[in-house]
Amino acid sequence: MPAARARAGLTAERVTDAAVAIADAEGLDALTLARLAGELGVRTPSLYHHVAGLDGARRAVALRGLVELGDALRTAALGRSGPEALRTVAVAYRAYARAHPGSYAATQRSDLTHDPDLRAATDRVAEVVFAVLRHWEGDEDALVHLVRAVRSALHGFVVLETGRGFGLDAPVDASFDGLLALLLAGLDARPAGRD
Amino acid sequence: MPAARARAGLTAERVTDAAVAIADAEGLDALTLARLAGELGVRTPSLYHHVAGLDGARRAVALRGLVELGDALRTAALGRSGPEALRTVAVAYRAYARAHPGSYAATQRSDLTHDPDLRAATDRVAEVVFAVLRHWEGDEDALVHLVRAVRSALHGFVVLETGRGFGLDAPVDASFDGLLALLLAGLDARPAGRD
DNA sequence: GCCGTTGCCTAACGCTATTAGGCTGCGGTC
DNA sequence: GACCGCAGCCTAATAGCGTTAGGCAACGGC
Repeated sequence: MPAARARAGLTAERVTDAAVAIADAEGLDALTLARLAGELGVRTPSLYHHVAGLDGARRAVALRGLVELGDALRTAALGRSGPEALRTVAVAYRAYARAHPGSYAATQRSDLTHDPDLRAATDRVAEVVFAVLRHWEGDEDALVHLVRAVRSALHGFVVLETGRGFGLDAPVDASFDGLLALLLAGLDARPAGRD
Repeated sequence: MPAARARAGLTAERVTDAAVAIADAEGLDALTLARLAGELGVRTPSLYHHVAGLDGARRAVALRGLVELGDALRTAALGRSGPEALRTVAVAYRAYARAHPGSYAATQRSDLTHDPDLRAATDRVAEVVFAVLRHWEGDEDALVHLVRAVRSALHGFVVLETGRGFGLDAPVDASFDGLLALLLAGLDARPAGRD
């Protein structure tokens, strides 16, 4: 046994890397401590020195996902505003979910009420949507509802898409364009439109 | 031991009843065979005579959920059309998901490609949305995209709502009204609007 | 009143996560 | 340059899950 007792040199970051890779490649349900340990060439209990059990691993995936999603949305929104900004941000949102389905699922499952890091990362994501939609709604109280509506639409779409929820085989790209067109048309011509 | 070997008188329907009750009360993840058996006063393996394991139990919950959801939407759409129909159907959709969160979650998770019953029940649900949205879009190919957009918005909203995804404590009812207003405004003033 | 079918049981297996406790290699200290 | 403490990985053990195999007993049709 050459490397029977050798150190694997794990770190919290390397464990998270592997966890993200598994979740994105095989789905969040496939992220298991046994699977993770096998991937890292280590026994299951050894993981507990780097992450707080299975929940900790999922939380790490969720946190990284939120940070990356936030970065992607911020980049997409750079130098744009109004309809163009909404369109690019929405496209980036969907692109991230498609590229990282497991991470995206993790961001939704974990309850962030008791974790300041997760909460901060979530706020950073929300901030982008708030900023983009302020173009249509100046009142902050009303803006919350607008953000929830747009977020619902985007989230629902990517959940259905990544979960094979769209039964018919009509092109999904066209459906996403249709969703964006619907949202943009609705934003421009809302009943209580103010500007 | 009075009832040590007595028969519990289970049927597939009674097992499904209990499964639905657990899933709706404690979440779909709480639906476990051990929990289900305990609820029915029976040992775990006994369930296999009535449902095909855990997957079978989940499938049963999903099927009932889809049927009930379809019925609720059909009832809501009765005698209405256009904006009024969309509004009532959407309200019924959300009401069902709130009243039966576990069943609703089950309808989304199970992959219905290999199950004709599930597929039929899904089609019955979709049929309602198709019928309602035909008021705005006559072309059947384009209609698919519209259905997907509206379904995404509704699904996303109830997923976020039932999963405590809305962080801020702004009233959720108002957000739902806002979503409906946005969708209705978008439908009436779409870029490629025909009528 | 008998008998086969059906329903429920116990036993066992393999898979999870998790905790406790031991060994060992690495890095800072004298 | 030797030592020693800490940290990383291990084995062992426990408890929970789902699933399959095989036995026994109660019910319904003849």
